Amino acid sequence: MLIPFRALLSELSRPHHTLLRTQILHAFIIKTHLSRDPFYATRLVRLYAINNDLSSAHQLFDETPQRSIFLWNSIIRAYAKTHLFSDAFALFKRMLSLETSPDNFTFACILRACSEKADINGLEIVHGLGVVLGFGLDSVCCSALVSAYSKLGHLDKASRVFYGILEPDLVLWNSMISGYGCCGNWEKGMELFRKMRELGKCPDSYTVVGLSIGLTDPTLLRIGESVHGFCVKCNFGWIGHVNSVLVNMYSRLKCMDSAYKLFNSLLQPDLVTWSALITGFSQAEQHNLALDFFRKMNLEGRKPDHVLISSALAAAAQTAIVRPGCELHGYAIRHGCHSEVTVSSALIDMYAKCGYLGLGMKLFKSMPKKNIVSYNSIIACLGLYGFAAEAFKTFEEVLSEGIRPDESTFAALLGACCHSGLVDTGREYFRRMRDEFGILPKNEHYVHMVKLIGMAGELTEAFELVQSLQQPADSSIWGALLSCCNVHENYELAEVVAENLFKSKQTKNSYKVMLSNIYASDGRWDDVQKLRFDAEDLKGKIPGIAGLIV
DNA sequence: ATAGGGTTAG
Repeated sequence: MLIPFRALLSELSRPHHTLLRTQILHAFIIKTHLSRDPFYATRLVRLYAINNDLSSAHQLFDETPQRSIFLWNSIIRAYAKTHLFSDAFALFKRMLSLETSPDNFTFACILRACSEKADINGLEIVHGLGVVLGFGLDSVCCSALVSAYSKLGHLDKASRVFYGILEPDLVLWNSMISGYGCCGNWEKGMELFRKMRELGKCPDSYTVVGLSIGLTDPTLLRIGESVHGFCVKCNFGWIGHVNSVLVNMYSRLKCMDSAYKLFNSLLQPDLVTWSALITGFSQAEQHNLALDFFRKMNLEGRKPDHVLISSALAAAAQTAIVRPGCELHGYAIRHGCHSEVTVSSALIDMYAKCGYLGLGMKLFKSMPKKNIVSYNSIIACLGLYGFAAEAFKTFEEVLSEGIRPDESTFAALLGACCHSGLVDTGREYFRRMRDEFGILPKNEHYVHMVKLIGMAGELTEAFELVQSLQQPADSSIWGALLSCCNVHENYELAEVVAENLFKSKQTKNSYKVMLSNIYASDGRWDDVQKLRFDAEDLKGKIPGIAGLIV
């Protein structure tokens, strides 16, 4: 039987098909002998990849005699997307030895794979190869390079690529802006944003997403609001991910009022937006509200996925009461996602934070497949309980399993050192993180290091560490240093720290809160008065402020 | 004639 040619073509161009439909289409194509045509093979490879049937995709690839560059790229992308990096790289190498040479899109796929497996060496090698093959100034290749370098924290290399391009296209601008964003350098991102508009480039929704991810500090609320305003002005509200990104931004900026207001204005918030709101409430210490919203979502008939269940579990963990978490555990089992790695890791974390480290350990041991996320949660929990030695042992296990530790692993290890006051061990892990594993320290790591060094009484050293940062330190780092000054009653340094902060152009309300805490504990009420921040204005934006107003 | 793909969120 032959189905009409046009019908087949239109079926193939539909973006989604179930696996069964894909197989039926495949069968038809074999019958019509069209499967030897790389065009049809490419379509099918894509459909198989969407349905996670990579072996069928690969088989089809092998059986296609004439492989176009499209076909090569599709199969490489399919492997990279599923994080089967070694297969993707093997194909790339095979390609280099054959007559079909890679194009800019091939490079984009491979570069992204390098950044996702946190392989800076591989990234540099592929970069070099790309330049040799003539893609050094290609915008597709360069935007992939810019994002890959910035995701691994190498802003210098990313910007070198970016500024080497005379007339960047929109995607390239966006890549650099979000690159600055994900490295926490929001000021540079804003500067670029202004420059791009001066040049008459019209920003799109990716641009504002890139801008907003850099806003992580509550002192930057005003800037966040202006980003939101820009979205409204440009009418980006109908673009799905923009709303979830903004809810997430307000949550990070500790302004749950605005997050909720925005959420509430949406007709049909998607799962990501629900989860951004729930996580936001939980991180703003409103754990019960977070759990209420999880229930509300269920009542509205929305079906939470495993990420959402994990967010709810994180909220349950914060309550430090085991019952809600237990209920969620049952819920996860009923919905068949308790063995999802994100869920089991969240469960481990929840049980441990609610006082049942044993239960968490048991769960961990029973996990059939452990990945770095599950290891990270168990290491963090051991550290939290003061079992530093066990945390370190688990880290050795990670290494012997051949799993690559990530930045959270080291944050957990440094946290373990903090809890047990192991200054030298902490320094050693900090060093190994960079030298051995090529992971550049982020805010979180500096917070731990500052705490570790500062709490040991080495206030000057901690101060020097903060000053030596390439990026402007955010308030969590300064906060850590201020609390160390507080503990060691070094009010002189506390004021120097504060002064340094006030020199920066940002609004500094949260810094004032910290400083006034210190003044207050010293009984210097006049100085508290002198700070003269508008307490009412801060209500609900900075946790802990309510206590200070009273 | 058609086709792949670079920047984004929980």
